[in-house]
Amino acid sequence: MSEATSGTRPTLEAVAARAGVSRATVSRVVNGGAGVREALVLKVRKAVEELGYIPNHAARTLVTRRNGAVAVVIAEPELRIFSDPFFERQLRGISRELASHDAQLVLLWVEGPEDHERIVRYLGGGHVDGALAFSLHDDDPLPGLVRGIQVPTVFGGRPGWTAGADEPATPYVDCDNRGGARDAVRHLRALGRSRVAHIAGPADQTSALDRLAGYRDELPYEETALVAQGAFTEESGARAMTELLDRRPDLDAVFAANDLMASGALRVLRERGLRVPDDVALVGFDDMLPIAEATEPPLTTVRQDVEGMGRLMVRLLMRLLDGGPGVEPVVTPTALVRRASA
Amino acid sequence: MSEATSGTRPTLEAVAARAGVSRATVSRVVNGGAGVREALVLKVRKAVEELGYIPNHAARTLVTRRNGAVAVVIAEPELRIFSDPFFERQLRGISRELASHDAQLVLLWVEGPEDHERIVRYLGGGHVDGALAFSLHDDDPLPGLVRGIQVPTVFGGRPGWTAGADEPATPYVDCDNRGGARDAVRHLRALGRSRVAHIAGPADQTSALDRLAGYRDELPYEETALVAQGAFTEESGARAMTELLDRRPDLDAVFAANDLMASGALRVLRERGLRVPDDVALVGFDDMLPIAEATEPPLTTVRQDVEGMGRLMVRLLMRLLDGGPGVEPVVTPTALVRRASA
DNA sequence: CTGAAAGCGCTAACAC
DNA sequence: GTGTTAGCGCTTTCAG
Repeated sequence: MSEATSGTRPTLEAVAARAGVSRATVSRVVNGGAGVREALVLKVRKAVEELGYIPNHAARTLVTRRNGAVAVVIAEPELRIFSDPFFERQLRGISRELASHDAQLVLLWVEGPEDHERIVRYLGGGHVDGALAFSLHDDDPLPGLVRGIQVPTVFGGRPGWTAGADEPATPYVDCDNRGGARDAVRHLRALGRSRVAHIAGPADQTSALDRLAGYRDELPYEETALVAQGAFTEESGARAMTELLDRRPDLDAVFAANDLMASGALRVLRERGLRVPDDVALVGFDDMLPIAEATEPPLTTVRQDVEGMGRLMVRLLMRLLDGGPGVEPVVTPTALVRRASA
Repeated sequence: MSEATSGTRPTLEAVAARAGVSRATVSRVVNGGAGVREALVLKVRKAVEELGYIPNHAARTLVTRRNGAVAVVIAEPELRIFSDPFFERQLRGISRELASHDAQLVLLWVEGPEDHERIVRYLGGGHVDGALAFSLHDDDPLPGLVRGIQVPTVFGGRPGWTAGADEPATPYVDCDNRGGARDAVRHLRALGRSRVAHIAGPADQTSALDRLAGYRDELPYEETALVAQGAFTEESGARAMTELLDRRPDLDAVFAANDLMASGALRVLRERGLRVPDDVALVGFDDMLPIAEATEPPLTTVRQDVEGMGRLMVRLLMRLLDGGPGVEPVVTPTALVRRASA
């Protein structure tokens, strides 16, 4: 492939010498070659090829203050989600978009407080141009840390805090949780259901709160009592469903804040001999495919474009990095996907 | 926290000025402070604190030629496995061990040939000190690429190629697939089973081949015909089981090359009305928990310490980076886990 | 034990 | 167009 002079790697200098030009010219060619005579470009390219030259990253970063890498900060809780199609898809969107911007993805995996110092040092040390973080729990110390350092960051999911009046708005990407929830409930009511229950997600996550709010938007206040607390897991969905049934045996519809809980609810419904959707109509949220399509009956649910949201996070960050001020949060639309459960 | 002089970040120079010492001294303190008078150390530490100084990574790398980051190269096929607890656990082991070495994990996610150039440029550009790669398929071009660049690399899983006579041995970490398979078959025979079938994994993966070899080790040649080809998926396990049953309705034991295929096989066995383990004893491989314990009956299987293997990969790489030559492959032991299926 | 000085490899003004 | 010249922020001999 090249005279991989196995010792030290060739530098710009070496290429310049070989091509018989100055370092500056080589640098120009390597960086696009704009404004360099064609003949020289060719000569330099040839030298680069022959020497197997690859620009030294650190040196370049030192002067440009850019390093073409973006950190994705994930905290332990999200990691559980690794096996979760949800996170994988978001990460995939991020990775793809990053690649198209020729940027690298650095995974910062935070397992506990003992990792914080390392993370801060890393983010602050200029290893990356920016960061992508997820704001799952209100009490997660991470967002605060990231804000402490002055590193451009875009969040996945609406953060639970509100920026101070003087601070710029926190850029984030989230789907329209509230609107999606409204659609779900409206759909259920359009089906003629009048006792619509809700299985809510954890109260410290904005996505859960927003979905709950959407549910309430669509119902007269007194019906709102039909809410049971879940934790976004299959198991918790089953428990919540049991509780709901005990409280209101005559309920005829359920909107679960995610598909996992919906599938748990479905299990209980079946065990109790209730038919879905005939006796109880059921709508989930996420359209997490392996789950939503595999249940019996398949779930009617609210789809969010997870991969697209990942890509969007990157685009937002890039805009932020290009000094573009006024980067506003982005809320992506959801879509009701009708299957058999409602 | 500090006088985060919001403009540019403080440099070594600034700290030196504030502490009234030279840059060299600050550098020494920042890097451990060996051989610096206690009083000065304190002064410098104070200045660092007050200024919120964080060393510039690029500058440091430029001179030390080390950057405290390690790339994990994963190709698309492995990514499927992301939703697979297996890969997550390995990655977790890697991440943990890396953290304990104060190194960062850079995720290189290769989706196709179009990414190769970028990867090579990245690995060659000195962004990372070394790389961790997985050698799943024989025809995967990635290992070759990685070898092309001169970047220290440790593989997960025994690579399918053999190093040239002059080349140093390829360092890798793998579990004792062959030995584990032997244990599985021996266990089945100890149970008195005499017609032991095998559901093999893809022929282009060394783990599958090694397990197949282990199976053959334990059986007289003529019984060896009881092998059906699978693809490490639940579905393929079911298909293979069907085929096996058609060929030898009287088989009394099955060793599947992984738990996923074992669960597929189990499904078919049950559908055919065969009792496990009474009629057919079944052993899997991996001890992938969510699967192995959830089946009915739970799977007897061969456990490998996936997280430990991840950690080991990092340790091996670190030794490689420390210039230690003669880094040999590591094969970790497996253990038969008895549950109810055999 | 501490400081001065010389780069690491590259880019970006600024001349020519 | 192309070359010259300063650094980017840090570590590391080498003197003192």
